[in-house]
Amino acid sequence: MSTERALIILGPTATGKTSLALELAAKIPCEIISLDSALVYRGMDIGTAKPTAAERAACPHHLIDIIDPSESYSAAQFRSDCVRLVGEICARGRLPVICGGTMMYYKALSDGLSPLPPTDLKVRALIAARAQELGWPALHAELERKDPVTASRLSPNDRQRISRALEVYEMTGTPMSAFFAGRGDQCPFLREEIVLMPEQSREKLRVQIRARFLKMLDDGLLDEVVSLRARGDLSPDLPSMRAVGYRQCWEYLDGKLSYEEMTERAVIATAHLAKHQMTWLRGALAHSGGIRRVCMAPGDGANAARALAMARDLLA
RNA sequence: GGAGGGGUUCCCGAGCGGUCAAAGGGAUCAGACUGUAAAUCUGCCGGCUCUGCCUUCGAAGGUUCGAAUCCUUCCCCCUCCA
Repeated sequence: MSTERALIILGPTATGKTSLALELAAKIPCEIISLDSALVYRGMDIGTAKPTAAERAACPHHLIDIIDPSESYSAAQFRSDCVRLVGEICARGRLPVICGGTMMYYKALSDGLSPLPPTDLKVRALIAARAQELGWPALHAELERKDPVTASRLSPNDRQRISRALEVYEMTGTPMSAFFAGRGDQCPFLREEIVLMPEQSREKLRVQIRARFLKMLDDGLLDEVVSLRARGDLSPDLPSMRAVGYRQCWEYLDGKLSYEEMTERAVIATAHLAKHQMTWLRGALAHSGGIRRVCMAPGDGANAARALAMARDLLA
């Protein structure tokens, strides 16, 4: 058993995770590991609310700006990168603070992943081409023959999961459900968690989200997207360009949305993201699994002190 | 003032005599989630004493066994001609 320890800060978008982490960084020796599927992309700063250069200079940040928007990252890569970094940071005598809101990554870290083969883009492309021709329900029927267990829990419209299940089968000849028999290792280090859970009304959250998005536009989000498009090698179906805000800006620049529609849809998409994160969080909160987990209300003045106490505890 | 078009459930929008509490989309709310996850998908979505009943399709009348759908008048809205 490792004696490595980390502090994890979770919460929906726009709840102050980053600032809480930075408050810790000001007081104790720590390094921040981003738990975020969008911050990994270089050149996507404004729309992802990436920590500023000044903030990043105040304390080492990891897993930010690690890949190009033409590439993709994954929960599995996150898990292995994160575990490696925790080891390195602990070896330096510092506290790893894992901070972010991509709950799927969190789950991969916390519960482990079954030993599935990594994605093969070529196989995926072939499946997508077939779907284009036959429609996803047809591929779902196909999956029913190859992996009935998985097919039975998927909607015939769930293209992403049908695609992955077929991909796994085609690459290994084994149904994905068979791989699920074994789940990989759980989190290999000790951790305590802080969950920032908004208690305010959704209506109020939406107002904040709207203000934040308008600010992003003010700060030049469209310019950022314009230059990403100008590269010529990016397309709107890449994971990076499907990110909240970027997708809507892209459609606006395509002339598919008016400025007002673009703004509205981006705000709604962000609210959906927050809701989705909260659903994950509620589920996580329901079973603590024996780890120390503290729920805090965003914006509570006492949060920093409580977080600091936890962090000191972990470092000791 | 004249000629048309239109007012449908939170929004957009189909329906144009019964099978309509009313297609479809959006929003809201809830949920799923194993290498794309800021993704992808699902359910609910007028009210109730809920295998039925009640109230809804601008308003009020009328025709009909039966109307969101037909007729009359009225109130709004848009386009065009003056």
